[in-house]
Amino acid sequence: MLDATSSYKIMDQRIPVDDRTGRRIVPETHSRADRLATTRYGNRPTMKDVAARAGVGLKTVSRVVNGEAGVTPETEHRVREAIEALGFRRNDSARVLRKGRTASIGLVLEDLADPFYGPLSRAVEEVARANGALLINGSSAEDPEREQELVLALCARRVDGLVVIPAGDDHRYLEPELKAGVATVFVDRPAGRIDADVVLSDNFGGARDAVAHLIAHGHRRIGFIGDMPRIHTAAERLRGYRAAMEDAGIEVADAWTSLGVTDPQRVRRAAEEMLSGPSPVTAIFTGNNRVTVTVIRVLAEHTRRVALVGFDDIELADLLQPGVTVVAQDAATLGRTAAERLFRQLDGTLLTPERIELPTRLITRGSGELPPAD
Amino acid sequence: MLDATSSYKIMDQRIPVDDRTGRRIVPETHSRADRLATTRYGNRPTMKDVAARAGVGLKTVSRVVNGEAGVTPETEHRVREAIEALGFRRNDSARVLRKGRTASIGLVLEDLADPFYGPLSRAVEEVARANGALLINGSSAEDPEREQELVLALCARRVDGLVVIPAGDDHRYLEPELKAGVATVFVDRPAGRIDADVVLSDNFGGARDAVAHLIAHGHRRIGFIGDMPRIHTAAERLRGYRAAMEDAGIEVADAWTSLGVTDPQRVRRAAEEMLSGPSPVTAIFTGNNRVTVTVIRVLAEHTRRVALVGFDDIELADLLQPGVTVVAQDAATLGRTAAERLFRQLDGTLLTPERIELPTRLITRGSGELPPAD
DNA sequence: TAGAGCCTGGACAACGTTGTCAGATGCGGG
DNA sequence: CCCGCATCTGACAACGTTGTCCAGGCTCTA
Repeated sequence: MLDATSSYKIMDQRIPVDDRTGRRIVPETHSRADRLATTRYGNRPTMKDVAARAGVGLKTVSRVVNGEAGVTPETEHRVREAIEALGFRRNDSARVLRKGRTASIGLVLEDLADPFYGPLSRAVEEVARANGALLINGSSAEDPEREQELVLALCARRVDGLVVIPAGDDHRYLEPELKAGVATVFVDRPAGRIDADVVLSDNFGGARDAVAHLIAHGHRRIGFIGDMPRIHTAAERLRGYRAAMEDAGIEVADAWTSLGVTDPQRVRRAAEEMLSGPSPVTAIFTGNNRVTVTVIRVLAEHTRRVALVGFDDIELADLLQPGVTVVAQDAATLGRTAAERLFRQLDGTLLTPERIELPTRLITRGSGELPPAD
Repeated sequence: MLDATSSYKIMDQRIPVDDRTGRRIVPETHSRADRLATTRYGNRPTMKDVAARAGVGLKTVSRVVNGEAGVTPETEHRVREAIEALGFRRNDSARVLRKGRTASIGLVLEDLADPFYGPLSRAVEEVARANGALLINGSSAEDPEREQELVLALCARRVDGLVVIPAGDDHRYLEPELKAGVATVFVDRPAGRIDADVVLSDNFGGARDAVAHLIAHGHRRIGFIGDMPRIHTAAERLRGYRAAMEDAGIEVADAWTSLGVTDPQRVRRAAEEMLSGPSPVTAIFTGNNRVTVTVIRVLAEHTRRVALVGFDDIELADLLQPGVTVVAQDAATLGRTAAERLFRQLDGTLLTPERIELPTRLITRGSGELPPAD
């Protein structure tokens, strides 16, 4: 019975959609209630069903499905018909169990919605796709515990590899996984207490260049608003800021640096404070794209011209008045490099963990070239 | 031997990190060559190994791992020690095979890097997380074949559900999957030739409002630059544009609409054409965020003031001169609603496919309120 | 002290696939 | 006509987990 009603072709689209007469054979839709009533989860057709219907052995179906040699065209045809008729789809879970590889990689980042991670994710996805793998991804929300939880869940799924933008600084929990052969690459920030591939931007150099740029334009009282120094990138950028100041022989006043603020409200207040008081800053260096955006808003409300250089590029930065000078990192290259290394690990081509540092680029657009408004 | 060197605690972090004496027991790092030499993929410890080491039966280990009742505290302790010592991690592939549910859902969208999809993905992820599921996602790059390929790959992994932003317009290939109980929700664009849940923005209404807004400010020659009408959202927005024009009794000149252009180069040319010639437009309605950004660039180069309303909000739109008036859709709500419906389908709470349309919001910031520069 | 009942633990099958290996079939040549 | 060989096919075990079911030991009560 089921055979009779489900014998239409599905997978190859050769359905003769005759709007006048075809209806009985090919119902356009099924109500969900129908579906649930007729099929409980798990009674999908299996290779066994296909084999029975085609009148062949189990292994023959497997051969057809996997394009292995040794099947007569005629037999293959019968099998394919059965597959189409039943709507069979290979169960990759079972396949994985048998074969050992899942053809999927995990990507753990901080926040899927952050524009910085969009291009990075896509780059990782593209490389994965080129290598026939799917991408499973999740956000840690900057929480080390959640990062670990996520990573271990991915390992339980037996992803072949992991691209991790770490939130925590101790990754020894990954030791058993690394030993078991899970390829792993850390991106954007280094791994903690573990020897693994790392792909980073030159946060220190980029920050130092940015601040040096401001100094070259005559600024001496330069503020820095950045994330918690617990985060490696934030710490490096802070270090770059300090290095540039020290190189110029400028002593940094406490009031000029604000660390760990991250929500717009507090960034706003931090900026306001730097801009007021007895010796207000004449320029601000912002530690990431979110901070930059907020500070742009604050500065827009001020009449006094304050110079600004931001870490990370932001869209439309060139159209603002003045254009926003930034230190841009190449998120796509970061992701692509990491993913490529991952697959080279899986190839066995890559044996020694390395630390790769990608250069940043100072893009001058106006805001960083404003003279001090003393 | 192996036992002796690997008996440190891993999973519960209770490692006595004694920097002076602890080193011999807990090696900080292993070279990857070591790992590959000693362990080929697949020889991870299994429950059987854990059982053998703890001197208990297989099922007892399973009970401990899954927190089932019926295990003496003392036995449980022995099992946990064995788990930690071996670095055992349950293989979810095997689990899935047995249980039938994978606790993962698939998200197919157009482009992970598009800022519109960032908040949407995150919303889906959050709901998934709240329901204990992982998110597998991929980009279709607006290619129907690739969409299908991706969706079917996800089905082969036996995801419990799918959130799809469709690229194609025929989804009958999903029939067997729906019958098999794969929960499915389409977002942003409707499903084709199949009866399924759909969550959309009110593209028609939003576009009509946008254009009516321009008309209310005195414009009559209004241009529209949008995506291929093959894409549902683009078609709806075009329809909204035309409806508003018709309501105002304005006949739309051919030269005013440009469809299917998508790369910056061609959008730029299309905009230039509208702005020149005998009867240039005095306002432009742009059909999506990418087009809007390009058109902003073009307009910035022109001296004549041209009004602009864009579909989709863009970051920093308020800081440009003038601020960019947009029709904003709520990507996060779109994603959240879809994901929530998905899990309600899985619950069995939800039986009838529905089409949900979310309102859009006109945000006036200046560019849409410019008078015609006739 | 015996019996009933409960609690813990373990043997075994099953999930759907793939690898191994041996059996069946057909063909051509001696 | 039969044998050998090549080609095609299928039975079976295994992957690592969980559900079922039963055995054995314990406690408690009569």
